[in-house]
Amino acid sequence: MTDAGPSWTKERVELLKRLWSDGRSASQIAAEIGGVSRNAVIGKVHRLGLAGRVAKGNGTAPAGSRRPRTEAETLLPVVEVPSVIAPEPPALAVVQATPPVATVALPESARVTIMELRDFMCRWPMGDPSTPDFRFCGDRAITGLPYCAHHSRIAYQPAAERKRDRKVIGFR
DNA sequence: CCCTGATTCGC
DNA sequence: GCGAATCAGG
Repeated sequence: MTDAGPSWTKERVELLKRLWSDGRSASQIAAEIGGVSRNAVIGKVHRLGLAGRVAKGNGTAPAGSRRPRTEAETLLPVVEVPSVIAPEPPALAVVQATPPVATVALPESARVTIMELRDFMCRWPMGDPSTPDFRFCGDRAITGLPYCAHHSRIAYQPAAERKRDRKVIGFR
């Protein structure tokens, strides 16, 4: 049949709904449905009032959404940090200004956010700096060094020690 | 530069 | 209602 105009038939709309709620991106859906552009998909999604989905199971990230974040939504939830014993500051620790840092809230993993990081804490980065779960090691740093004993060994390993770690791979 | 969704506006 | 063009952002 000469169906030059694909348009949004019942089937296509349902497929669209299914895929969209399934978390597929507009471009993926467009490719799957065929005959429509991602803009067409997005446009339809809005007309159907489906915008602002929640799911994003697969590698589809809802990147670059407008900015639906209202002030209320943006308010940080007050998180109760289980107060763990703070690492003991080195000899010449905080001498002034800083109010009595009696209790420094630390995650059990001993990892800290940049806000929780103190002078005497290990600054070894852990995780992806571009993600919210980025942390610093936070263990007690060796006095005079930015890292704890463990990470200092990694950071300052002598050249002689490093070279033997070489592996013979990808060589043919 | 790749990608994402959101919005606009002529059709 | 439709969707290309454009916008805004990761």
